[in-house]
Amino acid sequence: MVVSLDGEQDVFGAISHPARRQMLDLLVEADRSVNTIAGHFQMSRPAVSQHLRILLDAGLVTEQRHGRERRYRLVPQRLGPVREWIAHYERFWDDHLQRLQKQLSKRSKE
Amino acid sequence: MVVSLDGEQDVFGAISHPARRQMLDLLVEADRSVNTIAGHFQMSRPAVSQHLRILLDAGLVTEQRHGRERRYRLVPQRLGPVREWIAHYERFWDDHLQRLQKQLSKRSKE
DNA sequence: TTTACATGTAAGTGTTTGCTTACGTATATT
DNA sequence: AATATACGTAAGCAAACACTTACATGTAAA
Repeated sequence: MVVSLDGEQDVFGAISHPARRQMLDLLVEADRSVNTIAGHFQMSRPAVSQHLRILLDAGLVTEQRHGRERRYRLVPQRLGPVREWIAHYERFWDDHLQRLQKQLSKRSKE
Repeated sequence: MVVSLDGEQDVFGAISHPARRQMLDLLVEADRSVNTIAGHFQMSRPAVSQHLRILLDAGLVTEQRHGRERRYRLVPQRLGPVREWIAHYERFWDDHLQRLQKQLSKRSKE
């Protein structure tokens, strides 16, 4: 993972670890506390905290304090850079081609 | 970057480095030799080779030998895992919401 | 007001990255 | 045949990663 100059915001680096992607996936369903999240992993709780910190630094999640627990919340808009980058390749997707093909075949039938 | 058990195929790790993303972007336009690619970067040519090796291991590019040069070719389908993962979040995109809103306002006008 | 709980942070460690320079190898050119 | 070109690979190294255990802090419960 390449740390950017401000030491933050590296979304691509943040999602490069499968555990962190899985954490984001968990947070799609609902905000969750660290312990709840940690329950889904085998690594130690501090390790989970550290991963969450990376997600936080990347802006992919936010923290809410609720009493003595902290709930993490997904910030899906921060996945924008990934989505935009991948969109450059849209013309290559199979279903895009299929859509084109369908349109073409439809046109040829008309 | 987390190396999978077979030591390969880690697409998310492969695209986590900005230089590697830029290399893929270059290869969208055309197949290119290592030197051509290296011309776009400040790092040494061997460093570029090493990045290309990572892309190759991830299946994101292929090699073609042409005389004494090797041309690298994009394999865009291998970006599928990224696209699929990001698609899980589609409901959160602004334009998705905008599309929904448009539909709703259209419906309310009818 | 002790005690338990939820969590972050520090320190330590082995492993992996990302880069460099030096060198090896195959193909073209002269 | 000798040389130049286009690469890959090896070795070395500083920095970053990913994890662990131990500890600090703040809040809730007894």
